[in-house]
Amino acid sequence: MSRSNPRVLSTLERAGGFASAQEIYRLMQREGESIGLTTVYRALQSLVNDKIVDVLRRDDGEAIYRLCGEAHHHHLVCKGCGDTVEIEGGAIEKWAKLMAEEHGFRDVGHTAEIFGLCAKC
Amino acid sequence: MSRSNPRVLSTLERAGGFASAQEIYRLMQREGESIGLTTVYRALQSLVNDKIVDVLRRDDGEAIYRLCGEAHHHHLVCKGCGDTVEIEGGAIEKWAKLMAEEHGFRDVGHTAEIFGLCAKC
DNA sequence: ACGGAAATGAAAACCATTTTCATTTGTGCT
DNA sequence: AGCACAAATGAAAATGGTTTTCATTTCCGT
Repeated sequence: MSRSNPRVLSTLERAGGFASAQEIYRLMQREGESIGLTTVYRALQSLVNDKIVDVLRRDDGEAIYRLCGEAHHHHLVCKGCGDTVEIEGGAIEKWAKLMAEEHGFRDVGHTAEIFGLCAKC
Repeated sequence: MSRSNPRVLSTLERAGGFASAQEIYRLMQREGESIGLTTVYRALQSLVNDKIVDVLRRDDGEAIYRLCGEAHHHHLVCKGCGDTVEIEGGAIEKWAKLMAEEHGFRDVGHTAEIFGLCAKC
């Protein structure tokens, strides 16, 4: 039953452990790999089932897959040029955990992004 | 330009201040209101622009709209029942400001959400 | 009443994702 | 090797939420 295609997994890794199904598909195409979009989706679902990757939602509703255990980071995005900086969020992790405890939530994840204008814009 | 249709807003209120565009549309239909789906979407977009409602994403990718208090806050959302708690994010404000300074960003805003399973689920 | 701008909604377009189904590939068995 | 059957594959179609198009209607100011 394990449809966890190793090529898909390795592409996700190469993408920085963070990408959408369509992005992975396009990346593999560009690299000359022969694979169908359907297979990419199935492989990703399988990886999610096996808890090898996490799935989140982007603001536009597209699903993004992330390698589990990957030290996760947050983004600082420039509204002007779209430039993105990956940042640490130790404070966020603590805050999320605290808030979850306070309200009796378990199994929590979180998202956090900062956006503004970078020095150049 | 304000397309914030008051009927849509009041339906969202009646729905508990928390519903998807499709749900609002179906609700209005059931109540005999004459309105098009397109108009519901446009009204919701407008309300989001005017910062009268917040938009989040359900796990299935559907957008859900939620009346929002005027004070800046964050959300703790239950993946099971969709229950939402508004929480304070003092730590986040500081973190965002610090990160922005460190990377020379100005005019920054941020988003942060925590999701998990509530005590009941 | 007249004219232009804004609002409306039906239908079509969009796009990520899922399903269907016919075909190919892999595996175990003799 | 040959065979049978399960699993994997992917093209194409279906799905479903959201957005766009565009012709029509409603509003407002003059």
